[in-house]
Amino acid sequence: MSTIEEKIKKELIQRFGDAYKAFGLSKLMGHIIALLLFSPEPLSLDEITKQLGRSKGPISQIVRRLRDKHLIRKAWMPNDNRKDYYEVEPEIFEHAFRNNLELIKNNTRIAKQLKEKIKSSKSENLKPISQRMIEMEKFYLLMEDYYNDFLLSWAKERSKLFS
Amino acid sequence: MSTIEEKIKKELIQRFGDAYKAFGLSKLMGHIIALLLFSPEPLSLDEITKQLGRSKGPISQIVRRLRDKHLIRKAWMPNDNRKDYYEVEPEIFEHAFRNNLELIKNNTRIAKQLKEKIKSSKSENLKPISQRMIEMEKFYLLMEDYYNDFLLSWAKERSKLFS
DNA sequence: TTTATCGTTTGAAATATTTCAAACGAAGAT
DNA sequence: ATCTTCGTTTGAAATATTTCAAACGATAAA
Repeated sequence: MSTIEEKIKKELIQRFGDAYKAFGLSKLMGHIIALLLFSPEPLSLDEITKQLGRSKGPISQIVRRLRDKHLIRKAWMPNDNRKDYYEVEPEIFEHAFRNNLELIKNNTRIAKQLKEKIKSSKSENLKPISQRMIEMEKFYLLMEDYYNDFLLSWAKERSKLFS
Repeated sequence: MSTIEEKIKKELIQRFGDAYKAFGLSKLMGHIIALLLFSPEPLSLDEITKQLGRSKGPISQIVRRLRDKHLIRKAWMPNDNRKDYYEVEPEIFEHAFRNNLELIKNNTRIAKQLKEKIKSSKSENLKPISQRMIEMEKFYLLMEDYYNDFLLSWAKERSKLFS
């Protein structure tokens, strides 16, 4: 690999690590995603391990979590029946977005549940916070709408991109 | 405070702590926000300290960060010139959302910058990742649009709510 | 069947983060 | 002017998280 390519790879790994951390995820997650994005071919656990200079333990665990989040998937490799090979999901950004949507839905849930509990408590003192919970629920419900609209819109945009 | 009110306060604090952590922020941040949301009156640092059972150090630091993020603000208290009193920003949810928008913008920036670097490297090997960066930039640019539309829409919805 | 290699699990070590207690400077109260 | 009390800062202690190395079970290769 040329020096310039090497440099770009390093920067990609670095920036994705920071970005993932900023979203409250493991930095190593970002590193693995970046590495797989960069690689034209799927990579085995050993290759990821070697390229990132980490040991097998954490790589194995984080790869599982990335799979659970639908950000990467196993790739079938005809030449090698032993190792598992991984690649990024084709719709990785959409999946990342959907994971975020789950957090939003959780906020909606919190607001709704607290709102109900306050209501059934019939306490006058809780009037202000009740008002806040109503506002919060409305906010995140509207947000869910926009998230869903975005997904529809992106599906169109993306299909244009790949035609 | 009645038992039921106490219980609701505790639950609010608990859930907000978890939610903040899920977004990659400090759990204590969520606790303070919940406490201030719950309280009809602004609270002093000492009161926050006492109610959350923590010492002054971390409370002071986190309160500063919350202020930087525009999630809380100082409230003027005519009876007490000594202490600082805090309350949640009236538009706290919108501000939290804007903080998130900054993360999105950062993702757009990453994609754009890497895209440019790959382009100027003129490397054929980097074609696939270049394609990915183009897709990524489009994705997050579209997302920015939706975020901005949402803000406009929420402004309307909120003004309806408070009329 | 035996051997070798894979991915996972696990307990310990290293690291990062959170929390506290004490010290400090600033500013209102006396 | 002196005394309190406030919020902040800071270094150490406690806690949480990340990371590693070794052991293990499973499965392909010999």
